[in-house]
Amino acid sequence: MASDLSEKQQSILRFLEEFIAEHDYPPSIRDIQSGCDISSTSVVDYNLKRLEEKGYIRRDREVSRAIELLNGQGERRRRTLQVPVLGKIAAGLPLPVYPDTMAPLEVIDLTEDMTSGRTGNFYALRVQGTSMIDALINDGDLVILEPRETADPGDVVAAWIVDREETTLKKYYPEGKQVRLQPMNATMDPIYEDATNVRVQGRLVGTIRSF
Amino acid sequence: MASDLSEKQQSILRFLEEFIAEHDYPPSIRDIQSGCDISSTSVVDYNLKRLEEKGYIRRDREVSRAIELLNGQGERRRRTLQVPVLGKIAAGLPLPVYPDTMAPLEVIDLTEDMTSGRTGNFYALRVQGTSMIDALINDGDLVILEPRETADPGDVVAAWIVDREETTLKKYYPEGKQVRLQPMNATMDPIYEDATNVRVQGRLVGTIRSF
DNA sequence: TTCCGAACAGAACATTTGTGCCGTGATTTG
DNA sequence: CAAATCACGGCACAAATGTTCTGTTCGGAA
Repeated sequence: MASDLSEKQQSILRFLEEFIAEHDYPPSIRDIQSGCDISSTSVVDYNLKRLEEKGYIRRDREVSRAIELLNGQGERRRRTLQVPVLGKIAAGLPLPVYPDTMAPLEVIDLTEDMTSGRTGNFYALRVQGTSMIDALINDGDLVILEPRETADPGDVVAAWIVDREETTLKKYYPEGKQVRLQPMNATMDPIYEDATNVRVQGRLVGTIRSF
Repeated sequence: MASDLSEKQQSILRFLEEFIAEHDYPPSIRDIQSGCDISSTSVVDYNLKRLEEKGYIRRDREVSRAIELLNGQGERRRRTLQVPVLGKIAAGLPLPVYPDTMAPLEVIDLTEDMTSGRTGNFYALRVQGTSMIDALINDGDLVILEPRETADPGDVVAAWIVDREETTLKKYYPEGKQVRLQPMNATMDPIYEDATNVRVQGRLVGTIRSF
């Protein structure tokens, strides 16, 4: 990529990234001029127009420092999602239903690399206990969930098993009146439950563990 | 938190977050004025000064739109680390030593929530195979590593077991001439190796799994 | 009451900053 | 070759924008 850019344009892009990383606000035309050793503001303007045409940046006209970095296909990048940590998850507890207005315990910043590029109304729960070890999820891990009451085959879901009164995290495969729940640990056998005995509470988007 | 802020200051902070999330560049004083229904630019300036004193923002004087959001303790926030994905990790392969100049296969954006606030010269590896299932790490997971050749007791390390010719991810406890390597799965027993048989190759910072 | 400081209002002022215009040289195109 | 296009340089201008200055209001302390 970036082979459709002149050397000066690449230099400007690099400068933009560095400047924004350092200051958290974009540079002015003249900042770019001196930062990239360009002789005139009009040259900077000229190349910024080319970069905008090619989908690497977006500018708001007439607004100072209004340069937004894009990914080269005209899409926004570096967007972070603020995901609220609403509580904890444990085998013996159903996922509580949290009111939208509930104040989160904590908010974590996720990048789209963590959600496979998907966006949605995610929330996070802290795993308590080792009961989900069969899902390769440990005590203290953070699970990212998308609230849902249905799931597509193959989705990893948080499901409440009614008669056992427990929450489990497994791959979801509806099979007629039954549901096959496949542990993520491939060496383990699936369990089968009657469809009426399984309540999907959310779709698992990802898990995070830090040491 | 945020109880040391007046209502107007909280309103300004919220507006700043929304504006930056939407535009990727900060608002001008007058943007804040109209966005928060404030009567005068000087009132905005006044409250921005208070916010700066209290460590919620940082401003560069005389530079337009130069407002950077801080976390309330004067620390930068929302900083993302660009972590290169340098290759893959599998039980039967030692961690290759990657030259600093090597072009990464891919770069992922991480927030500090993913690294427990630590920063460093991290890199990431994609896990191949299920051989690390005992470390609760699955095929396809991403492990974040900090290159190190020594470790403190209790660190989770990537270690090369010389005579077995395999890489393992375990908690590291030096015990005299021996090293106790404790699986992360608490139900599993540790293994003991001669210290000369264990080569620490990196410290595990975190793992990420997305579905 | 008086005093004082926090918070606000309004307007003028000085920079900062994007933009437009005119021109030049190199390269490409017909 | 002539014309068009691209990339650039220099400069002036107008708009955007942060700053400052002078007051005003209001509540609490002395």
